[in-house]
Amino acid sequence: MYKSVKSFKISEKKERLKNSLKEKGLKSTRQRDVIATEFLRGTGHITAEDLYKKIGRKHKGIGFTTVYRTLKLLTTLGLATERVFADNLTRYEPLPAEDHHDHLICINCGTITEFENMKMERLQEKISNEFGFYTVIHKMEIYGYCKKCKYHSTEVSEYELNKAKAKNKK
Amino acid sequence: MYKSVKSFKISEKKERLKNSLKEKGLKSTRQRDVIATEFLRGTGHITAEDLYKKIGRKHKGIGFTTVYRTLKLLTTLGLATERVFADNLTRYEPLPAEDHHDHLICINCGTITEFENMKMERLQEKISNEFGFYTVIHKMEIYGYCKKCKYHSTEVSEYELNKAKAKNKK
DNA sequence: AAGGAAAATGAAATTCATTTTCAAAATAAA
DNA sequence: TTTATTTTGAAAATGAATTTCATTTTCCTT
Repeated sequence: MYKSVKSFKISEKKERLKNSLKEKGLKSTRQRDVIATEFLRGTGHITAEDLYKKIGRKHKGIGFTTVYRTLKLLTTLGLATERVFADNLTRYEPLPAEDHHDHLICINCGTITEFENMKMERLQEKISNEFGFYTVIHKMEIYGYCKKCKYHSTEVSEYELNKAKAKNKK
Repeated sequence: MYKSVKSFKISEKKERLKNSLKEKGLKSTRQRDVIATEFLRGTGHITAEDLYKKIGRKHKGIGFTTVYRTLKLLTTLGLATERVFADNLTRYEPLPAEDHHDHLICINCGTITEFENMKMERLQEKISNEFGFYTVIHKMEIYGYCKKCKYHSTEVSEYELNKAKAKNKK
């Protein structure tokens, strides 16, 4: 039985977390371990709320606040990054990613697809330079209908619900 | 004395607003007129809060709620569009714009510069197609330091303050 | 192991931009 | 004018994000 690449990466990242905690005089706890594990196992683009719910099903007694704070902690330590799409919810994605990437977001089913394109990167840099700009980061999101939803966008997706919700109380 | 192109456009848009209101059985009011005029005169990318303050200096007794609702109304009628950048504030921009454009945002002084690039548009569409995606809209933002701020980023900008504020209570 | 200082936890409270409510005022049609 | 409908705006509500604080846990030092 071979260890998968992914689980290798997870344990590597968890090791990194442990070291960073020690280095900063912070403590390793059961909660942090559970939260980091669940988070790193996922495909990313998850909200603190959803991660909290996901964890709640398996491990009792881990509060929302702790999930939230752990995701913030991981972000501080460079193991995660925050992203906000059009529904205005803060989502977290494990880092480091293989590479810089942008997102295709289906406005029907909410699926978030990553893509990377060097031509795009270069073009962005070129434009930035033309304006005498020094680029720190950029954000590129394409919203539309994914392959599956293109021809049958009947159901109301979770993404649309979130967006509607966000719209209703923002 | 010639009428400037811009003021011509403003009065044209105000005419359009008036017609849309009548068409929908809504009413023309002093407040709507003042708010629309101030908004259309501006360079865009303004928050409801800031437009409210700007108006407050000249015209007494127009409430924040009315400014907010008028911007929403203009958005509904296709005369404005909402944009949310990294500071998480909702900004409004007059529509229709000359063309689709993206944004360069200075993370020091907060200046928002628009740019348009056809190569970028085509590349985005190409990428979208590769994934079988049907594009509805896209969003491209480059964050960094503008020409002016590149070499002397000493002061704390309003943009940074907003972002810090946003971070502190979001 | 035991003690103790520091950090973590989590329920509850707070924050704040945004959005809604509702009573009073304004508009426009008859 | 009269009246029905819409608008206004102060105040209240909303809700995701964040902080507070009393209690619990970690982990370093004896």
